[in-house]
Amino acid sequence: MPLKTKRIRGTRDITPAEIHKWRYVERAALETAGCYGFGEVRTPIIEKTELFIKGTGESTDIVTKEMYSFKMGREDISLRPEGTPNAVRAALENGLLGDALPLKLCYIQPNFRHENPQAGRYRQHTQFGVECFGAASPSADAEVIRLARDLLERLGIGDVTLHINSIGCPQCRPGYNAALTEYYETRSDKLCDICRERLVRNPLRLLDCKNDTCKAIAQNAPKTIEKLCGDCSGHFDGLKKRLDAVGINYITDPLIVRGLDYYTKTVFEFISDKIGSQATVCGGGRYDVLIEQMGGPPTPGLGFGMGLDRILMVMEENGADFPVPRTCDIYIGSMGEDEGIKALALSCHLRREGFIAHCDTMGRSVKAQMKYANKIGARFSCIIGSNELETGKLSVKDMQTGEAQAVPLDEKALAGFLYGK
RNA sequence: GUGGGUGUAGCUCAGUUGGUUAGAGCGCCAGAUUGUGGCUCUGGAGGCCGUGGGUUCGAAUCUCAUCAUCCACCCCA
Repeated sequence: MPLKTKRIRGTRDITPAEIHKWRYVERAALETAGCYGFGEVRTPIIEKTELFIKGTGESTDIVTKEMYSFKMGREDISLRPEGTPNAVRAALENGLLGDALPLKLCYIQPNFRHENPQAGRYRQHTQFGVECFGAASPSADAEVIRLARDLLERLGIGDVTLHINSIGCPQCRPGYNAALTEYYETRSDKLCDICRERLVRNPLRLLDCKNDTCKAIAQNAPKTIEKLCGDCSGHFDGLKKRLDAVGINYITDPLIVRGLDYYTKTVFEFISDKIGSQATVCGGGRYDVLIEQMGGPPTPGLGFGMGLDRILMVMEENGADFPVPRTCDIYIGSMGEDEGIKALALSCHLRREGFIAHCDTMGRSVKAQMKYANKIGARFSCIIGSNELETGKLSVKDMQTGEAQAVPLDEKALAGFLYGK
């Protein structure tokens, strides 16, 4: 039957048949982050729009054309398009930076961006993110990257590639921008239309244009790492040394720049070759001026976002076997009204003991009940009929082997039987 | 926002140069088994052929529009 109201473009339902995959990944993420000392925060999905204008950056695509924004009374409100501004706001608002540093926060949450959906890109996507506030040392960068890698390996997708780069800081960025702009201005006649606009608006983005001629020009453009100040290049060298020390392979990729305004120094992406053109499975970097910019004390920070939708896609592609949770410990079938009531009471008792019990609520034939028990993957089954009520004995069948065993028709006896298995 | 592909049963898909009552497999329900699943066999339910216009004696089929979806650009996770 055709349904009038359908789900919104770019959103998805996760059905019971798939939910265990999400639970598995989410649990792995939180546990891995926990090992590194990251504590989970939960922040609202709605925030004041200005939070993202200030935090994410008013020139970013995310803020200028992808936010779900609306007005309630006098307030301008937006659905969260990404996690970092929320985390910073929550840390400041709850005085978390007043405690011992570094402050390590993590979260799993939906983000919303009004983009055109395609493979690996949704308007509501779920992101696992971590944020580390207060640590300026490249050791923190290495730790955060190692954390991401640990999780990816734990999930069986260690075959993704790490790309790293440094995009400098407010001290060295102007010099680099000037060099870059100069390089491109002499070649502007060969650039694509979009790039000619970038040249004025955001020269850094020129570097990852996908247009072939622009790509070729980008190859020889001045690299951010060639123009870093002493502090930044020292940081980048320190990071590489530490990545080696913690056993992480990486590609230094001068072309990764990232589209958020707040990044400084380290930026990185984990890229998969298995899921189409939206290949970045995890992206992040350092943002040493963001917290101060948002009204906090001068505090360095860094973090990453990991798109769980894409993670799941890569895992499926790799044929990952997700642990399947048990669905039914025992099916208690019945025939007749009194017998059905007995089956119901027994089932409810076993559930309170923590077992997964099913009984017939459809009034179906014994055969149909058994079929159902088989279908839902019941480990054991039994049928209560007039015989069983009279004799007080149940025949409990192991659905795997087909063997039956006599068990007293009694809640304690049945629970004891199941405990013994 | 821009391009291209695809819309037929719950799912995966057939459907001839336009021609009567639109099919298959899987799944679901029932029966063959009067009280026991898996295998097999039989039967059944389930379709505004995405939606709206147009061409035609006649449209799932041709055409236009629209919506949805997929892929790509862009951007990002």
